[in-house]
Amino acid sequence: MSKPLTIGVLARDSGVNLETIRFYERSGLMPAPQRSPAGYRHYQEQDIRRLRFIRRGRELGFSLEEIRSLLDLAAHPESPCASADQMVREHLDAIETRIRDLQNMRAELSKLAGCHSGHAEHCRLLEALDDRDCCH
Amino acid sequence: MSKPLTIGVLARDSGVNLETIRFYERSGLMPAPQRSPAGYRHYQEQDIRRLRFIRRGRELGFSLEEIRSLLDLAAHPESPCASADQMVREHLDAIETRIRDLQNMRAELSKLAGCHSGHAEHCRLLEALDDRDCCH
DNA sequence: GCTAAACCCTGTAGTTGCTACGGAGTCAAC
DNA sequence: GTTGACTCCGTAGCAACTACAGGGTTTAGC
Repeated sequence: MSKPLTIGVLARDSGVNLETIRFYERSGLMPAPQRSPAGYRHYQEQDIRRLRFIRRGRELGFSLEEIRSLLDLAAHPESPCASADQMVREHLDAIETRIRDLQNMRAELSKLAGCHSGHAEHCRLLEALDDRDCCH
Repeated sequence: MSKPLTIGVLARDSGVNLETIRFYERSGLMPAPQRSPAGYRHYQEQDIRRLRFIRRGRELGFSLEEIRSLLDLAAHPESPCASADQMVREHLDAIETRIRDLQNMRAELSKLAGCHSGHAEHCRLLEALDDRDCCH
């Protein structure tokens, strides 16, 4: 009998924090696993796969709600994949917007870096925050 | 006697949500203003300036804690501005890291967009989430 | 003078995605 | 038999808001 796949092992194998796994279970993203007589969670191989699926989705920036939908889709091979594709596109749009926002921030901040006025009185950053009407 | 500067007016003038202003007061970022006999908040000109300072700081991506420090700095014109400058630099670093992360995400997602397999069974996105060891 | 709309008050709870804690039970090794 | 590593549960915390509920106040129109 091989060692049971306890939550600690699953955490190490999947690269997901142990408390996060319990959180996913509470959120309904991970199914409630079998329990040992003492109440310890015992997982199956497919749970590792599911958890990795979730982790990869997170790495790609999907929300837990989106991942929930993707898991549903993946569970039904005959379902149309148009909605997955649409999620990817919407996500790409959101990421591009976010990148542009951050690039604008970076441009603004670059102007303000390297202030050597010595005193806050003439600090470029503080003046920028104090005086201007708008940042962009 | 000009109209009192109530929270609603301040919200419109500063572009900050009314509930957010109250939240800033609770957090100690905005001072508790004077009250009318009925308990209504009455603000001064300097409160608009302070609130705009906060808003601009947020637009530049500073946390409320950082803004708190910047406000402290701005309140003491004789204090050295080195720490403001350091905050700007650290912030720039964080933004650049974030941009790179998002660009990586975008590259990964682009590969997965435009899936026309029709069914989830062969959807590129779902396969990517299911099969691969790592996303980058 | 009355009423309805628009404003304001407080306090609390919800959001997202975790993470951390306390206080307890369990299991394996020495 | 006792240490140490592991697990359990429930709750609370983080950031930065946002959204109620359930009241009081002010103002504009009739």
